[in-house]
Amino acid sequence: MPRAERERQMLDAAVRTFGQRGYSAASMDEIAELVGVSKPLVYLYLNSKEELFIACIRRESEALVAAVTAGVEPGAPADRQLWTGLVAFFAHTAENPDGWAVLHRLARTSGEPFAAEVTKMRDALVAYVTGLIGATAREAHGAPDLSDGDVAGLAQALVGAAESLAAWANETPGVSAKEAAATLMNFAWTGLGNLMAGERWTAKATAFLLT
Amino acid sequence: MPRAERERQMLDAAVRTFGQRGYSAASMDEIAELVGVSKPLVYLYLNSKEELFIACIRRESEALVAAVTAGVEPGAPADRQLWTGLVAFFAHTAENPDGWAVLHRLARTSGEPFAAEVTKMRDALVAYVTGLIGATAREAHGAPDLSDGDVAGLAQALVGAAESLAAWANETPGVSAKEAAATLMNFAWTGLGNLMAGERWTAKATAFLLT
Amino acid sequence: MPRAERERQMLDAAVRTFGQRGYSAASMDEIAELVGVSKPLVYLYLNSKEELFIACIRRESEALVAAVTAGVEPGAPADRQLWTGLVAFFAHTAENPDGWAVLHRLARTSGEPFAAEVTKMRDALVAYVTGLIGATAREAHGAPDLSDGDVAGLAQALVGAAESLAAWANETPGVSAKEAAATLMNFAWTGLGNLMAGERWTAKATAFLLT
Amino acid sequence: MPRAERERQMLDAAVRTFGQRGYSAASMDEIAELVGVSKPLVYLYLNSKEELFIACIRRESEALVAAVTAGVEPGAPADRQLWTGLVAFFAHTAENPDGWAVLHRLARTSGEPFAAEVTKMRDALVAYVTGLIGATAREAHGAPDLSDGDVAGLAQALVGAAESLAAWANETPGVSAKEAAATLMNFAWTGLGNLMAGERWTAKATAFLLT
DNA sequence: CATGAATGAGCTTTCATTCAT
DNA sequence: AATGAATGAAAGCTCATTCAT
Repeated sequence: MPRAERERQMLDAAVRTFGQRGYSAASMDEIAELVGVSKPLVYLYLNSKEELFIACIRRESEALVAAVTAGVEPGAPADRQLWTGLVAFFAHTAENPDGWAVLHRLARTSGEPFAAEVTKMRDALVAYVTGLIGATAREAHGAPDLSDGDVAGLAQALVGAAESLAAWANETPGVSAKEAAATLMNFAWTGLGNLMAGERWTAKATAFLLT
Repeated sequence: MPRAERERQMLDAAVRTFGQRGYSAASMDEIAELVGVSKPLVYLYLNSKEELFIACIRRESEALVAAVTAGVEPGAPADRQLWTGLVAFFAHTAENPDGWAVLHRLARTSGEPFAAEVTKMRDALVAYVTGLIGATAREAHGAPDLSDGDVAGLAQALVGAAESLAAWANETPGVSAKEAAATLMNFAWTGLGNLMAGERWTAKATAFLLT
Repeated sequence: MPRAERERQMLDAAVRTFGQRGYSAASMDEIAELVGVSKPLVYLYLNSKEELFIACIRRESEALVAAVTAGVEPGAPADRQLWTGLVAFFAHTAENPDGWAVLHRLARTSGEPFAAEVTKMRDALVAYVTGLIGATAREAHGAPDLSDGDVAGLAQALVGAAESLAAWANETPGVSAKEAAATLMNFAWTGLGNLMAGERWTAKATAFLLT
Repeated sequence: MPRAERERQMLDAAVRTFGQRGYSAASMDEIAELVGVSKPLVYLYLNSKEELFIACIRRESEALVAAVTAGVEPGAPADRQLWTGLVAFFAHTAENPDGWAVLHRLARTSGEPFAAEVTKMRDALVAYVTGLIGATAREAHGAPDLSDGDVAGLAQALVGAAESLAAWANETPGVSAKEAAATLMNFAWTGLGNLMAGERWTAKATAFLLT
């Protein structure tokens, strides 16, 4: 069997094992057995547990970014881009729960080298969303005075919320990718829209609700 | 040194070690050394790594619920209760990052017995928030037709967003508890408010933004 | 509670625990807990696991010898003395299975110091039986030419058989002390009697059985 | 070194160590050191202390049964088969004192799973002896009315006596296999023969000896 | 008469990793 | 392209034993 194919199998097994057991609790034995090869071969190709895990992070990062990228329509309005991107994101994380676990749960909590690796991808997503929100804001009627920092913060929060929702959707049976995306848009975008329309919540801002 | 005090020290050390290393990677040796006692004493008092971890979860759960409970003003309007509760929540998680890591990151990913333990506390918080949102909705002018399921879903999403934001705030330097709470209110409540006013986002709902 | 009484309780618990778990597998913790006292008290009274075990051996040895001694009728014919002694022996071992386990199974297999201790008692029993068999032989009609060595060997074998039968009787439900003793007499004494009458088994000695 | 050979070495060392120290007191460290390998290799091949011990029991059981089986002459008269079988039995137990200790002393006293394992072999031996005694009885002149239960009991007792004698022979220097077998035949067979001839010992049955 | 607090040493077991082939 | 054989290091856990009170 050619090396590239074997490596793919190894990464598949590793993502599955890491995703289900966690980094420390996963064992090289189990991964090798899952592939059906001997441990030395895994070491020959991937060198160490650490490098194997990093390879997993990289592959899953690229796969996720590719899925989201493939999901957006280049020329569409910004909010439609966001919507389709979110659907693609939730669809991908739902189809690859172990890969998502590697990126979201494990990479950020298993030591610095791994966290750094996944932060790259996250930053790329945040930058992309920042661009979308900024564009929307600029295009908007009566564009509100959102600073660049505000926009960046919104993007961070939106990505954070999406990540959280992805984990939640994976844990909650019966939640489709579209529903997760709709929830986020329902929940966040209307708020975003109002924010962008210049509204801010204060202790009194919702008083009308209680009249 | 009396047993109760020692146990407290052990839980402190355990929360810190688990929070920073993860469940599997944390070693009983390290915890014992952090306390300044021998390992057998830790086993004498807490029985096993598993039970020690569960004791951590329980203590941190109770501390978090107590902090939030102490933060809300009983007689205040629902949205004010939510606001003060959120501030208390973010303040507590910011002051106890390792405790929060134990509850949020570790307990849910280190096997069933732990997940079950932390789910109890989460359910209590969700129920509490469900009550608040329901009350707000009922009191609201022109109360929208939110079903009980809608309210429960909103509460789930709000708690999930708060959890995600707490993790984000802990990772992001310079974000105070008040800012985190304000972000969530800005971000979610306005959306909530609109939802409760009967608005839903659709592909066309934000079209005006782009005019 | 007076010391003597406490020590008795400790030996009771120790015999039970050693008998059921074996010397190595028995733990001082379990023994102390069984008595309902703290471990230091056990050490204060019995000094160490080794000394505790030796104390068990001594007590059970004495109890066994006392039981057998109390069972024999001093003036009776030798074979009757043997019979009643055996009944007493089997009755005692059946009533004290853990004590018997300590003497028979454990003391001889848990290191030299213990084996030496139990050998004393065994030797006393063998000597007693040697005397009985020798007396019987001397008294016998047409006394056979049994050497002292022969007699000693027979006594060894008889004691060994009794010990083995005791273990077997303890493992086999529904075997009373009398039945065990009768089995041994049926099985051994007739052979002994014939031996003492000068008969020896050879390949041809039982040929008549096969005619 | 090939695995099969290593496993054999490990079982050799384990039988020796278990036989001399007992199950609990034996340490995997000592066994590994005796083989001249590291502990993990022992675990790789034999999985656990428990499985290692069971493997010892199985191997020694099979070896013992094989030795006895190889010792008997198929076509010979029943009592001659018994005689040669006993000689083989005592020769084997004398040459493998540790193996015999594993089967006789340890396996039956170190917990259920082990006892069950050795009981299988014992039952096979008892069944074999039952067959021999039954055959002898049936062939005998003026065959006595021994019930099947009687025969089974005699076989049990004979095997028990042989086991006890084997332990005794191993402890007593200068006792050859033939002498041990002769002792048992002297001691038991004459009794058996008489039993089968319908005689039973009673308090008066040996009175003539004392005249 | 009795114990709560504490530990050094050892146990079984697992794991990431390598070497010779 | 692949593996059988092997290990140093460390983990979770237990135990006999002691000291201060």
